[in-house]
Amino acid sequence: MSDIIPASLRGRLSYVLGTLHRRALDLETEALAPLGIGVKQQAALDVLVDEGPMTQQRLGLRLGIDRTTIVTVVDGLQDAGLIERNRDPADRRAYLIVVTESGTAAQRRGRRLVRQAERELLGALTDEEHGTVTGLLARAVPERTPPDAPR
Amino acid sequence: MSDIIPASLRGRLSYVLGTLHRRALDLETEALAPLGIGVKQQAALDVLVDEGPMTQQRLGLRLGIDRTTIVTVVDGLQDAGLIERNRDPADRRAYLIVVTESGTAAQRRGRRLVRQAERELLGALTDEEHGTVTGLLARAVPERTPPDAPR
DNA sequence: TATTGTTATACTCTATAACTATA
DNA sequence: TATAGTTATAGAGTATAACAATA
Repeated sequence: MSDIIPASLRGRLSYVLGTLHRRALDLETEALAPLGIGVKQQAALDVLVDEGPMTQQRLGLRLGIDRTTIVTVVDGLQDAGLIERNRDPADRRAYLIVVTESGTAAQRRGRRLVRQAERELLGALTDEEHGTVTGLLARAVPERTPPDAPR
Repeated sequence: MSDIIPASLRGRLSYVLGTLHRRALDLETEALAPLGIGVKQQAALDVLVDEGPMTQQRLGLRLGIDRTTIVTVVDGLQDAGLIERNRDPADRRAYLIVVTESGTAAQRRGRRLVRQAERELLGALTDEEHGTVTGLLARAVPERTPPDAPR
């Protein structure tokens, strides 16, 4: 049984952002399924390819993900053969996460698939509007991750 | 320890939407705290004031909230004296949720507080940009709640 | 037999606490 | 003593299953 969305909620940012966020996660997750990775894992690959090898904890910090949560993310990437955990010679407590060759290929493919999912998410908008909304939202996000920022 | 957000994530919709959604919830929750109600409860008041008394289940459907979850939302409103549960004479299984006088006052005040929180959320944007992004996002949200739509 | 409201339960996601191995 | 990674555990949020009252 479907239902028209209440007018008062269509203007409420927490509601609209929540709805679109959930839908974005669904669409991107579905898009990435062929690669066997999730949204957070694609994000991890993106950061690693952009910025080079780093420790698990640093990666988590870059993604705004707790160090206990990043473990599973990296586990999945390792199981899929997309990254390797190399002991850091300078600090044998830490791993350096290194993207493998197939990891690099997966990152490129995943990036494309995510972009398609995003186009679908904003399918009701023109390409120009898509760019406008993405740009404005990016500007609204704080420059830096809050010091305590979990998730 | 703060950290600049990775460029690859600033353009990723699931990331940007998620970040802003969490922040919107935090700001709106804080803004509504003086009223002793949460974001979902303000949304419930909005719908009830706009559309008049309805059953709990119908209210949940309007909000995209499961009928087992709406119970707590309505409980809170009732405890705060903002709504009353009246048995529906036409169907004694159901309640008609009716907004009280102080509920109507709270709704008006809450609506104002939420708008302030939204302005703060998009503080980096001009008023015009604020309107643009809100309008575009509202258009990107599906017209109707999906038939199965939980949450 | 089906439906409204309710409770108990389970599941997902993520953080806190505690452990190990290094530093 | 402090830190990287890990595991076990707990908490928030929300769904599924089952029940009483009513249709």
